[in-house]
Amino acid sequence: MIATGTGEDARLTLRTPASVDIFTRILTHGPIGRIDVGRQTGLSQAAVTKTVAPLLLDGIVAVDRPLAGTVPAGAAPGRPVHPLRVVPSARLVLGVKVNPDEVIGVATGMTAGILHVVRRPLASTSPAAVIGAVASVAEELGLLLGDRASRLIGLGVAVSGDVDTATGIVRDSPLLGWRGVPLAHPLAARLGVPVRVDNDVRALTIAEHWFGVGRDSGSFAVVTIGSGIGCGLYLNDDVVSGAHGVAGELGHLPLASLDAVCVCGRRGCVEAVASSGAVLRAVRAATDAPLLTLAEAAGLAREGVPGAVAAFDRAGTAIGAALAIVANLTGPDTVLVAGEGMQEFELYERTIRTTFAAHAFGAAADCVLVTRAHTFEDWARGAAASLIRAAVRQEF
Amino acid sequence: MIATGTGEDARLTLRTPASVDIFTRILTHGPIGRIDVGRQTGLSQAAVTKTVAPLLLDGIVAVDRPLAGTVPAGAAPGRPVHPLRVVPSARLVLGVKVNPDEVIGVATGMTAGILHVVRRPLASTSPAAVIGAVASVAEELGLLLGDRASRLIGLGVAVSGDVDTATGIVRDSPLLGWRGVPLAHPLAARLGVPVRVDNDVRALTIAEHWFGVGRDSGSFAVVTIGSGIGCGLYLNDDVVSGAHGVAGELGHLPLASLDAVCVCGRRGCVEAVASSGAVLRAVRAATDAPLLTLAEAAGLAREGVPGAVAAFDRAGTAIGAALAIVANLTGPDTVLVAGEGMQEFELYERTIRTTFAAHAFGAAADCVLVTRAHTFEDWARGAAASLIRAAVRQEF
DNA sequence: TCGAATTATTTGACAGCATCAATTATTGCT
DNA sequence: AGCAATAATTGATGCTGTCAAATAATTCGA
Repeated sequence: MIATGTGEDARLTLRTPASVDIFTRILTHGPIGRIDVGRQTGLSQAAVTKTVAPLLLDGIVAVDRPLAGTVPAGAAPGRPVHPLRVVPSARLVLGVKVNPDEVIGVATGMTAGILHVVRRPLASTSPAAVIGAVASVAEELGLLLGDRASRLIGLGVAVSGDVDTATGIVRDSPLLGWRGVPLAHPLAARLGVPVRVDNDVRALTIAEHWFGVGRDSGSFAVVTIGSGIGCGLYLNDDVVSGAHGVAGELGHLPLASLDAVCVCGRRGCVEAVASSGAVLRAVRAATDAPLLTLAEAAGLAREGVPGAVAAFDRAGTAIGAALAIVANLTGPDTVLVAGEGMQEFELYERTIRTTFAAHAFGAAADCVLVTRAHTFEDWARGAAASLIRAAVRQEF
Repeated sequence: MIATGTGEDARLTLRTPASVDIFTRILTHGPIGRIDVGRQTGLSQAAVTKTVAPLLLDGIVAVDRPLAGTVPAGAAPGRPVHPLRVVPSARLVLGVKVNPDEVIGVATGMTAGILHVVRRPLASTSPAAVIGAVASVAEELGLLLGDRASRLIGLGVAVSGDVDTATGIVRDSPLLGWRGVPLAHPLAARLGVPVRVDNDVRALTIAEHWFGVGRDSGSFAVVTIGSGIGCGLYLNDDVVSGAHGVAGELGHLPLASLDAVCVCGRRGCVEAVASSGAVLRAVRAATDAPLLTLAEAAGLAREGVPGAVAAFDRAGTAIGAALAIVANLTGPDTVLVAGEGMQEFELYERTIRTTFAAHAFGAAADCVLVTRAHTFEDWARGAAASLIRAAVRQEF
């Protein structure tokens, strides 16, 4: 149990679809005036006023001081906007990312801003061990929150693989060696808060769409480059889950002229060339240097060591081709290329953009590529975002 | 002008989103009882009764004779279901597909069943010539319909390329050599009915999702194999249009170990190996036979001529890989592989399935592949389906 | 300093729509 | 014929979003 007290009044109540839309708009696009909320949701101003009233009472939405006079010259006359925004600390959320060797948890507010971080190494990936670690991380975060834990609305858990968010069961996770492991129920029973389990890339995509670069995009993709390579899609204003729980498998597509054999046993996979491990191996092989980290390999490439430069170029080419596939097939307006803990994007970026441009067809070439380094905590933040979205959409 | 009479009462009026859902359910899944409609739309039975009442009066929905007694043994007791269905002939629709050398038009009912077909060769692809040909085909179809033309709800036009359906402007169509050609307005002005212009593959995808194999799928893809190779996506119960008007570009992805140079100048494109033209060229080159048609090339392959067999196998491999990309990335439960006028699927099919299985990752392998031959008229039927969908969804 | 113009927000009457629960309809089985 | 079971209808009810008018808060000019 985390929330020893009531915890009941932490629930978000947004009865109608319209109020969900209104609240979502304020959450993701606030501070914002009521008229703009109405325009952007297709509802009347009156509906906004009436929906927001109880939320103001609850304290989850606040009105900023009208910014009169602050806009100095040539400002339009008239009553100034009373900007609405969601109060981040009005509700709290936990997000936990499960890695094979470690569990990382964060506590965040309503806008997925990180308040606390707790990490715990994992000796085994057995369901019992993982559930224990996740629960203990959550409980520690609960202690860190103190009194505020009564405002907790739930726990999001991000796991790699095929996850059924509706039942909270991990159907298949090759990375953890799991098949059909129920995760949400045992955790919810132990912690006493709603638990949502989601695929890690999907969760990250939700975070970026609601709180990151995808905020104004109705058609958005996230490509993650790390030890594996994945892809999350947000199309038609909804996250793509795949009929069988998985979508966005990008690392093992049969791509052009990639000769390296992948861990999956096939040739031509992007992961076999562009995953952090693959780049590291390629640089090691080409330079005979006893490298330990990717940062060291990047150092060699920056110095211009040919083998290292070639390895990064090959990776960039593969990534660029993969991005072109995503853009051509799904037509997003924005693609975020994110790598965990990577400061090495400048080494890839030119190659990525060149290859992408060479393979993007027609209007797909108009797609904006955004590259960004990620921290490990961002995955846990994604888990929190997935729970926030579920809570806002009244899915539990 | 097609509808010389009123034509006004041909409009579909479905005031609320709920009634749109109810009507759509009856249209795509009828004959169906009221209770099932309620269950499947998440609405109450009462809502179904009340929504359907005016539609019965209008005549666009009919009640089949209750099938009492027809279910002989062990049938559940109780009042029998009064199955609802949409009356196909209650409204009529025109669909026209624009090819570079020909315009094909069909007249259909509400369920996109083809009533008449009109073809007209095209001497030029200039906008004026195409608009003239489309209009004349539509007018001829109007004459074929006679009195019934007053029940016409509109004209759908399917064009290859980047189409803005909201404005009816063809933004970019390499095949026709068009850029920014307004198509809907001039046609609507001349014909006096609503006109909807859509991308051809997208239109076909709508037809298959509403009236074909995708009916029970919320996550569905269509891959078209013909002179070009395309892909349409229906995810999260909505057709994917792409932020810039195009999605589903599949023919020019950089795929593994395809050496042939494509018309687009790149290597590795599926189209360079698997389009009907590419197969034909490959068989010609390998056998020195003076082949004219793909059917003749298929004949050689069936006889076991090595070069011909190899060409079809290479095409099947490329198609299978392309399907795996679609399945891995978007996770549909069903993919329809459709080729225009092709009876040669048996030659590819084994290779397609083998390659697909080899590259489909995890749950994506559960995706059901359906292969089917297409006629040229099916494209025009797709155009009609796109208009039907727009009309039902009250988009004009 | 005042008032006109302008824009934002609130208010209350109103209408539409879906639900609920009770009623009616129609069958199979005994 | 009567009972059990399922389907469809009906009318009262309540909620919710819209509309149009009123109110609020500002800038600008006289």
